[in-house]
This record gives sequence, structure tokens and C-alpha cells, in this order.
Amino acid sequence: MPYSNIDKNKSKLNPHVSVDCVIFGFDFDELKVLLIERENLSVEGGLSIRNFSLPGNLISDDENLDQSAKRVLYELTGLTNIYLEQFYAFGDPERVKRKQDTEWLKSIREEPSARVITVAYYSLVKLDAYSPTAASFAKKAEWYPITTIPALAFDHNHIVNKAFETLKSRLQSQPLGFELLPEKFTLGQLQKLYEIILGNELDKRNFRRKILNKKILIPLIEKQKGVPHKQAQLFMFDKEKYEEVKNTYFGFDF
Amino acid sequence: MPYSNIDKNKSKLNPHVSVDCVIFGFDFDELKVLLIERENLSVEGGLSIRNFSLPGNLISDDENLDQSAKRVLYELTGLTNIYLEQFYAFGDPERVKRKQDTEWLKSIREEPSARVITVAYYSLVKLDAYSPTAASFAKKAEWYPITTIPALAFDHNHIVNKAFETLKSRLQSQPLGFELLPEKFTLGQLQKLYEIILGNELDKRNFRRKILNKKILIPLIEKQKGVPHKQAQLFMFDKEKYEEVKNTYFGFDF
DNA sequence: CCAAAAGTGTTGTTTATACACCCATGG
DNA sequence: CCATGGGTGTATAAACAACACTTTTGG
Repeated sequence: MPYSNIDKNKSKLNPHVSVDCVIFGFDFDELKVLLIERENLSVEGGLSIRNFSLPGNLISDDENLDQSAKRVLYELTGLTNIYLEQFYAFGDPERVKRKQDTEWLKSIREEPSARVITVAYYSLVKLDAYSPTAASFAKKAEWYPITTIPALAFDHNHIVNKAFETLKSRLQSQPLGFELLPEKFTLGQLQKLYEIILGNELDKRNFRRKILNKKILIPLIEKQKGVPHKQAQLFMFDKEKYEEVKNTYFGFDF
Repeated sequence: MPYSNIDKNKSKLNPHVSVDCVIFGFDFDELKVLLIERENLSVEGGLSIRNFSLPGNLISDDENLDQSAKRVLYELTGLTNIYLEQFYAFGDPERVKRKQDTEWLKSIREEPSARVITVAYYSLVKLDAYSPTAASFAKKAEWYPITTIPALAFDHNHIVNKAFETLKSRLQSQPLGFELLPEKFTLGQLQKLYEIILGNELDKRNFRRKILNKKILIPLIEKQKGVPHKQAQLFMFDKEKYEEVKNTYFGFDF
């Protein structure tokens, strides 16, 4: 009976299934991903090896998967009140078997050699509104540009890539962009966000026309300040109107 | 132990993770889903209770999830050479805890009370090209109209609903319909398929124009035979051309 | 005065929608 | 000859793509 000890002490963690979170943030120049850095155990050749990974951990047996994702993200980064959306499950038998990974697992898992299937979530947040603070086995929790993500534990680089693809394709059929910007933003900022996620330039006039035709932006009287060029008008996202129309089709074809 | 012979010759099943398959087929009138019926163990009030479910079972620890889905589908229904696509993971802690379900689990699982997370796959097939033949713990394997699906085990009704939603939304951005039709089909058949999946009527002339503009249909010289009305031209799906353009955007806006 | 981003319209092209009649076949 | 689905065109409206100059501000 290999797993009897776990049932006995009612350890709540399920050693066979984990969740991982890919949190996207945007800082007006580039798209970033929230990574944690774990304690590094081994020092090789005098150089300490850095251990980056996505925030993720085993699920607990009294939660559903959405709840697990929320909890794990909170425990490792302090972030809360974030809408997480499941996008894919990763279950290659070898995904937790690399040497550098198994060593680390031994230090924190009761069953370090168990096969683990992970269910991955992604989310978009206003980077400046969420300051992650590392906790639990996370030594650090920081934003990294998606263009220069370091080598991550397990199959986490692969998970990030799949999350980014998912983000791209959803951005084209839904106006997700607002989740990534501050409360008040300019159309220029919104356009730049689209350009960075979709990976190509957009025509300013056409972009403005299309996004304004969706009728989900509220123009503010207020203007941008302190910029060395003409002050842009600020906008807010109209959540109510968005909810009304989101299921009646909402295509962006940039 | 009615089914112990089945588990005996298997490589080790992972008691914590399963896969379930939602296979859609189309028979020119309606959309169908492949269900299995399991041995019914208990007889209540003199009436035997029928036990329907999706084809699904535990994963094996030497496979990835895609391989598991393929194997499980084959073992229960004999279907092979089917492209399965993962669409969601279901992990409510209560999803395997209903009384009628736990009883059945006791008869086939080594750890019948274990929490099980399931990773769900869906597929589209030409109904007439695949004749399921029940095996393993499936007593029957048959097609059921999606409009009259019986009560299923576990959360399988929920899984079917989510699969159908996924199918609908993907049909709008990709020409999946071909997977469901025989090699040679008429435009009328294709249109009917769209109408049934999307749930609304389409204009014949507009439909034909749009679908032909995609340039992924090969018109055949051959014509329909034996129908009590004008013989329709037959078409084939041009897989090569579809592969060329599928990632350059492919919107249907019916 | 310079650099940098904001703001603004028009035109030609493509795509979407709405709509009605004759045709070929088997029974 | 009748019922059934096959096949076809046009006009109007909406959406898309391409394109260049003036404005405001801080430094």
C-alpha cells in the first residue's frame, strides 16, 4: 500500500496533481510573466545555480482545481483577487524527472518521485497594482519580460509558451487587454499592448476606430499629465457594457 | 471481483488521474456522442438501472495524457486512428463521490475511494466510418443523439456540455466540419452540419459562397445518386490546402 | 525649436446580408 | 405530377486597409 501514510496523517496535499499559474502583466514597454525563484540547494563549480519556476504546487484534496490555483498563487506570491483561467493539463511522465528537478523535489515533497500531472492556469493583471511578495518555498517572486524568460524548472518553459499562444488567440476574439492596464489608460497604451501581444504593428487610425466602435470604453474628461508631448485623453473600461455583449460575438481582426 | 482480470495484465494504472473522451459523430440528421454502457450491478425495485458513461479510465504511468486518451478509447470501444484534442480538466473533489458511482468503482478500481482528476478530450469522426465495439468494462458502446443524452456517471453530463460548447466555438474559427462527414459530401450536408452544431439556420447561397471562398473544397465530377431530387455535386476536403492556411486566420461568421 | 506621441477623414475594396425562382430526380 | 432538395445573382450596407498631416507638450 504505497500511499497509506498520506491517508493516515491527513496531509491535505495530493501528491499526484499540481497546478501552475502563468500570470501576465504589462508595464507599457513589454509583457511580463510572474516567476518565483526557489532556494538553491546545490552550488556547482563555485557558482550558485538559480532555480526559477512558475508559481505552482500540489493541489489539496478538499479543493477543486480553481481553488487550488488561487490558493497556491496566494501562498507563493501573496497575490489575491485574481481571476485565473484554466487552459491546459500537462502530463508527460518525464516532466518531473530531470535531475535538477528531482533533487529539489526531495527537499519539499513527501513523495518526490511521484509522477505529477499539472493543470495550468493563466491570468492577466495590472502589473502596477499587484506587488508580489515571496512566501513559502518561494525566495523571490518577480516579473520577468516574456522575451527573456530564464530556464525554468520542469516543463515550465513549455507551459509559458502554451499560455502565451492561448493569450494571443483569445485576444483576437475578446477584448482582454483591459485586464493588463491600469484603471485609466490612453488609446496609445492599449494599442501598444495589442502590438506586443500579437507581435505586429497596427495602424493607429484603424485601431482607434475599431476599438471605439465596440463601445466598451468610457472616455474621461481627465488627460494624461507630465508627458513631453501632447496629452492623451484617458479612458476607462466599461465592464458592464462588456458583460452585456461579450457572448454575442466580439471579434477583433487586427 | 468481476473485472479483476482486466486490471491484472495492465501496466500500473495511476489511481488519481483519468481521461475521458467525448467523441462526436454526425449522421445527416443529428449530432451524436459515443457512450458506453457498463455492467449494471444492482437492481432496484425489480428494474435494472442502466449505467451510461463516457469512454474513460485511469491513465497509465508510462504514457502521456494524449496516449492515455487514445488507449482508453481503444480499449473500451475499439476505435483507433482518431485525433483527440484535450479541452479541459475536471477536478471537483465530489465528482466521484455519488453513491451510485462509488459502488461501481469498488468493482473495478484498486482504490475506489481515491479522488480522481480527469482530463477530458474530444474528437470528431465520420460516424459511418467507425463502428464501436464494446470491450473491457464496457458492455455496450453506442451513439446517442446529443439532444437526448441519458444521465451519465460522475460529472460526465457536465463534461459533454463543456465539450459541445468547445466544439461550437471552434467551429466558428476553424472549418472542423469535414471531420464529421464522409469522404465525399454535398454542400447541403455540410450546411446542415453547421446548422445543427451552431443551432441556427443559415442562408444557402451565402453559405455556399463563403465556404467555397475558403478554397479548401475539391469539387468532384461525380454526383450524388439515388436521391428523389436533383443530384448534388460531391466535394472532398482539401487537407493540404487547409494545412497551408489554417494558421493564417480562418474565420467563419455564420 | 525640437522630439515625441496625439489626434483626425477619405477612398477603394472586400465582405456580409437579405432575398426568390427554376431545375432535376424518384416515387 | 408532385415533393424534395439543388443550384444560382444582385443590390445594399458594413467593415477593412491604406495612407499624411497638424497639434500639443516638456525639455
